[in-house]
Amino acid sequence: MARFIDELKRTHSCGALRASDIGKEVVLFGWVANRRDHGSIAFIDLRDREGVTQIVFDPDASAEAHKVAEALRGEWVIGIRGKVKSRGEQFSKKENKMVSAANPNIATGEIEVTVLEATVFNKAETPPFAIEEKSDTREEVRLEYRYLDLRRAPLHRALRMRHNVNNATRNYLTEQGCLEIETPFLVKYTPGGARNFLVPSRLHAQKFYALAESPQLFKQLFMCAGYERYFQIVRCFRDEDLRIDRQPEFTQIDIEMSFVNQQDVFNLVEGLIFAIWKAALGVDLKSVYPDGHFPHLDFEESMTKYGNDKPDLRFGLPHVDLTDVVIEHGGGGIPFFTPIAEKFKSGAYRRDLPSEIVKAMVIPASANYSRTDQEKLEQLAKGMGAGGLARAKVGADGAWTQSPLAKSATPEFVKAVNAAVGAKENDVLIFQSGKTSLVHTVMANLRVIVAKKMGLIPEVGHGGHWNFSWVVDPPLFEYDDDKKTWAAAHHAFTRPHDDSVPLIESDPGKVLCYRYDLVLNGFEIAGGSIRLHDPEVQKKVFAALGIKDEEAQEKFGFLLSALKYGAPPHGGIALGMDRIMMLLNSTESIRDVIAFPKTQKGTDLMSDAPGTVGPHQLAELRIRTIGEPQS
RNA sequence: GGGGCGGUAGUUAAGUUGGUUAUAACGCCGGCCUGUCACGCCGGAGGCCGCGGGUUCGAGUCCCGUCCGCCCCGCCA
Repeated sequence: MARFIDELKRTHSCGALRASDIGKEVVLFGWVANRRDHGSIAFIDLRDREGVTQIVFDPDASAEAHKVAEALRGEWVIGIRGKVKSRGEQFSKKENKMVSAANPNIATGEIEVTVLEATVFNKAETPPFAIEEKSDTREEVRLEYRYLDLRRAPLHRALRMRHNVNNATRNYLTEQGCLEIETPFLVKYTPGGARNFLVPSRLHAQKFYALAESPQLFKQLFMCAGYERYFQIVRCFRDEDLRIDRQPEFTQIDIEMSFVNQQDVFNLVEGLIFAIWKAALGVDLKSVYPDGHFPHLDFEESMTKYGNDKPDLRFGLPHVDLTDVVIEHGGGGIPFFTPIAEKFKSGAYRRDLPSEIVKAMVIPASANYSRTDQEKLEQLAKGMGAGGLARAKVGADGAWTQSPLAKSATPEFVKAVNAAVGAKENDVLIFQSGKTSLVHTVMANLRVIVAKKMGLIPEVGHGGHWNFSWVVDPPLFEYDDDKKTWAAAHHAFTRPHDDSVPLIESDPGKVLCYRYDLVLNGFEIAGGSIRLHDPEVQKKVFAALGIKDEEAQEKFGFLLSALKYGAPPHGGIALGMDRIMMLLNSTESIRDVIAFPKTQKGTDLMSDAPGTVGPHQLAELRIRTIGEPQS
């Protein structure tokens, strides 16, 4: 029968005690966060998940406990019994007078606990880095000792907030009539879309499962089966390269609903987001969105003005498409614009399928962009695949200076461009021309880089700067310039606008659809669509995509069959839980809100996954590997 | 697959045109200290300079290769 734990039960957490508890005898368990040993008297900051309490080892109170204190070191796990005391006034030798010993920086700062009895549950080696609020230790080291990093308060806060968000999500969606139903992780591999992780089947030699990249098909089957409203907080797997907001396994809040249109989905998700923000931060988004709705942004407008479909709308700096101006001026005398103008004029490029474009952005005079800054910008652009970064400074009379463009550009072209972009004196214009997707990518990134440098991106916080937007009405098809064919921009089961249906055959590029993304501060935090449940329209879409019946059957057979047996109109959405948590916590990456994240190469530095397996396991799976394992 | 940045003590960093024994702070260990809370003071230990090769009388520093981490492009409907 151990004295502590068996007899002495924990009475309070290390974050609980207040002035009102003074005089109480308490039992605290926790980790030694810090020690300040003055020889006779010793102070320990005792930490548990709720907070920190100062405990005092005073030989006058207990000589035995004080003896224990002498040996204590950081991260030892201890239990103490003691008496809560006011910090009150204490004599300070340093200041040679009575001063308040209260610590206003911590919640328990008004009190301390004088230790009467202490036990060491476990000693600890000195950790490789300090367990502190703000760690400057590099992530590589923290990931190797993730179990120690997880002790730090920011991680505790993030994971607790995640729990609260999960809770709020389940409560809200349950209230909205959604049923949480699980779907399989081990699914059949289907080509196309994200690369799947493959899982060899032991019972079926040479066959593989795929880890589900999303429950997409299954949730649609729930609708066909009449469950009407479904949700799931679900792990998804994609074997693609990682980014600051992408991990190979990630969590989404997956939702599907029957008998709804796009606005119905928006209404539900807006309510969910409000509930999440309330639960996570105590923020009422009504103060930002009084009518409870987020603004809509047309997909095409988003691409034109910001170069992507997930713009950060906390600042301006829009792009201006100059393709028409360039065509009109036959290139404006600028050598690398001229070929584009000629290709469009000759019909080699069609204006409605712009495979190449010209875009500009104004860096305002107030940014004080030096030549060095511009050169840095050019290096960044080159790193993204740009050939270079044409730029010009606008003089008093509108003439371009400090630019190779100045010599060759015709005065009429300069005038037209200045008018198009709204250039003012000392503004710097930057240009990109070439392949549409590349121009968009480069310019979208430059827009953010310039905004950061200009300090235009406000801190998010309780006061707002949460800039949500629904990006709506994208085209159903994308033109694949290399293959000269149309491809599904999203997936082949998105419902086109009714007035677009006749265009599927005649003018696929003009077909708009009910697909939508929810964007927050430059991140896509949700995406979904109203699904195509009409077999006739579905046939037309497959035809436009050049997908033959057999191929459709092979890829989506069971869904197509299910749709034939009475499918309700339905649609849904999936919210990126990790990205939402990242934004709520204002962290740099989703790794900071995932308990055990992977590195950019998809490894786990702590467990050393992925690992090799022995010949016996491979034989059992009837798998033979080739080459040497990488590292 | 491509571009960029980084790796020096447990941690974070400095390290000059290549030149004696590679610095500092924090942490750690020991000593002193009864009111600290980034406690203070004194002393001490601690290094495969990511790894391998090369150039050189001499390499943390220059060259080549390689591994690891981060950011971006491609990729991710």
